[in-house]
Amino acid sequence: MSVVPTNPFARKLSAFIDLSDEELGIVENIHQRRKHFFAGRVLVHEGQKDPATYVLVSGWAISYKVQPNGERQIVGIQVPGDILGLRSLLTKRSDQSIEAILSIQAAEIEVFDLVEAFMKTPRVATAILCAASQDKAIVVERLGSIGRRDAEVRIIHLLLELCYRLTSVGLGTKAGYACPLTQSHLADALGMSPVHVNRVLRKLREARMVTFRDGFVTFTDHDRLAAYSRFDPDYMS
Amino acid sequence: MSVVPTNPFARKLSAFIDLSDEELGIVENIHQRRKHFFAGRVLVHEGQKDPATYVLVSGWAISYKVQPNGERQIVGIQVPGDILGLRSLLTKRSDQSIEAILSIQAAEIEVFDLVEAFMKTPRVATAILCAASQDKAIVVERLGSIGRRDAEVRIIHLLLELCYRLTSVGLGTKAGYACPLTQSHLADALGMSPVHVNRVLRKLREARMVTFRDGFVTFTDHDRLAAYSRFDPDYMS
DNA sequence: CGGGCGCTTGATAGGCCTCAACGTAAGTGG
DNA sequence: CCACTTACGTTGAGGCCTATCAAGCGCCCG
Repeated sequence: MSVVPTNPFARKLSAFIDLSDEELGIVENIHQRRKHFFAGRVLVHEGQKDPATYVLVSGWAISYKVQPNGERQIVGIQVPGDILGLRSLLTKRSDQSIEAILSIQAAEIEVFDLVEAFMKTPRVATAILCAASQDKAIVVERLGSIGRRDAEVRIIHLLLELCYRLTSVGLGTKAGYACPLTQSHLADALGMSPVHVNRVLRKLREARMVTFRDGFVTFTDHDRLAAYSRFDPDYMS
Repeated sequence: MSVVPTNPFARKLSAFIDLSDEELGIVENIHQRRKHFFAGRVLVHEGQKDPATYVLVSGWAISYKVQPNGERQIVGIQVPGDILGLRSLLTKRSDQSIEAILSIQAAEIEVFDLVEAFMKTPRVATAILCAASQDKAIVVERLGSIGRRDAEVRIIHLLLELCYRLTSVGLGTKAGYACPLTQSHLADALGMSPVHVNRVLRKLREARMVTFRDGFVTFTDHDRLAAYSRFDPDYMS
């Protein structure tokens, strides 16, 4: 294995498949065209035609759908190294909106570069497909969470999942991580009301399990919490 | 456009991309090795290594995950023409179980054939990726459903979604379709209790909106129901 | 300094769950 | 051919989890 890349995207792909320096170079080339977006900016609108696809370099983003009744369901939380809007490369039309949570940097992916990378290096292609596959696994896991777990476990699992994902790109440890999400974001991601999220968070804090506050998530005892909530990160690998 | 294929898989792919006779032949070749499974048979177990991938030829199947607390979350309902366990071609390990609902016929896909088909005909490859993409869109939609809609609309949407999917492979019309699911299946798919599913179904039946009974789903007025529940099948295309 | 946003907390209500009992139909074995 | 079993569907009673409404606090920013 070569040196661990600092670039989160390369780092994430390396976790799936051990890439050579040359292959890492190709990955690097994929995101030349960096763009900057301010916090709150909507990169892609639901229903938009031919939206761009990006790799998130720094900052967080969320993808969501707005229901007819006006409520919002967050269907994905993206952290550095994640791909934004991969699906729309195929469909030519986005079925969800993507919004920057923080001020972010994103690298636009051109279909051409991607296809070329696929041709040249099947290993990189496979790694990207793995990333897409992991993406789906995360959605499926969330589906199970919302459908069959109570509010407390739902929140714990989401916080642990983010811990796992951030750690894999070097932005977190078992002790915790910086998290720009608001309680309302959690509510929209987990199918709950913001008020109830607040209550559960308070309970978790008072029970000395997790603290979600001031932009930081802090685990008192990560492993005990994982055992208590029966969290198993296997679905992501 | 050539003649509409009777084969549900070919028919489904044709809906995404208009395939030539030659390409349809290749699709046909993919599923030579037909297998038969009795109702209730579990084709793939959660955690199983190197599980097979199939195309469902006839009958229905469900994929699900069992939560630590013993409850079951159905994450996918497969009808003829759908692919079973595509993800595990990449991951080498299934993160969900797949079970036959009816006595089914399934064609095993060999990685080799698939790769070959991809090489020979990028159009077929694209169509299959579209199918995978549709699959994800369906999960995302269900996530929104469970998270942000009440029981009644949740059930209606699922029944309408199945109507749409079955119609696209020639197994249903706007009037209704044969449906082997039990009320418990609906409950496990929608994150509800079987008892509550029963009550909501009764209400829908008495309101003359949908009838779910004796293995058949019957819509009194499909379009009115779609409008009432604000169902929009766009996410599947 | 007003206003917006996020967080907090209390009171109240309701949707859905759980428990439990019973009906019905189909399959099994003697 | 009938007792027995099993699976699915139906219905009622009671209660919990979570939503909703409402009000107040602190902070940042124009």
